Amino acid sequence: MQLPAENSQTITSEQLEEISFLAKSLSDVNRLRILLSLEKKGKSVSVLVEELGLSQPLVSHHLRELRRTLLVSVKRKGPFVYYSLTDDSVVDKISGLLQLAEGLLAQKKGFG
Amino acid sequence: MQLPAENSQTITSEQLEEISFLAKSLSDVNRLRILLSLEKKGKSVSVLVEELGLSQPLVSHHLRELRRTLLVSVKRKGPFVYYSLTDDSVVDKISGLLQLAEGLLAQKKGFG
DNA sequence: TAATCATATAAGTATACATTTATATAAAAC
DNA sequence: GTTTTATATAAATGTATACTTATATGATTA
Repeated sequence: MQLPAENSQTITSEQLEEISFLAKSLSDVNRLRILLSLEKKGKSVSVLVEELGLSQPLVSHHLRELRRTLLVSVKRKGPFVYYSLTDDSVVDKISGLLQLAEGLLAQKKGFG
Repeated sequence: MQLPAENSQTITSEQLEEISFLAKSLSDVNRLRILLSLEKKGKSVSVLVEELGLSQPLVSHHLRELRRTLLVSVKRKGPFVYYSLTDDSVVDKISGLLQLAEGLLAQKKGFG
């Protein structure tokens, strides 16, 4: 496989996989809601279930996905399992994506 | 530049859809390759096909998806159809995701 | 121990999507 | 016009995944 020499910052195919893996994790509304809900403060599964109005197995399912991508970390406390953001900067990335999306939409409206 | 937490509040469900829509578009390796290949300079479909080593229908399919999310813009020039990034900042967002992914992986390695 | 609470997993279903092969459209050349 | 080139779409297929319902695991309390 030959890459164009002009590409200044060569991204390996392994890195491409990492990006797509992470993006896929951010591509579900319920997972985004979970991540944003975990901003600043870790929460137990039951609290997330209550706050988001989702079924407990569905929340657990998405938390499992978020664990796979390392976006959340787990810590057991007695009968409760607390989830928290592994890296708070994920919220900034999400905000960045929103900013981009809104920009694209505004641009579309502007040019009809 | 670090802003107070007030700006990250109140994301509407419509905005959540926009974010997930965009993230889904970034969740495929071949689409990422197309976007990165379009950095700085628009390219025709056939050039993308050649550069990426993908089938022409597959490239067209992914370009269609990227059009749906407004990430690429189209311009016909005779028999050729040129695609270009609607907003160059998408490359920065991709880099940001890579940075996050690598950070998460490094953190995992560090803590076993 | 049993009973209860908190969470995880299994099984089943339905939908979405990446890819291939085949064909259609659209513009240029002949 | 016909043929060739460039791109788009259709059809078919396999796989992934979001969700629900049901059940299992694990910790706490009686």
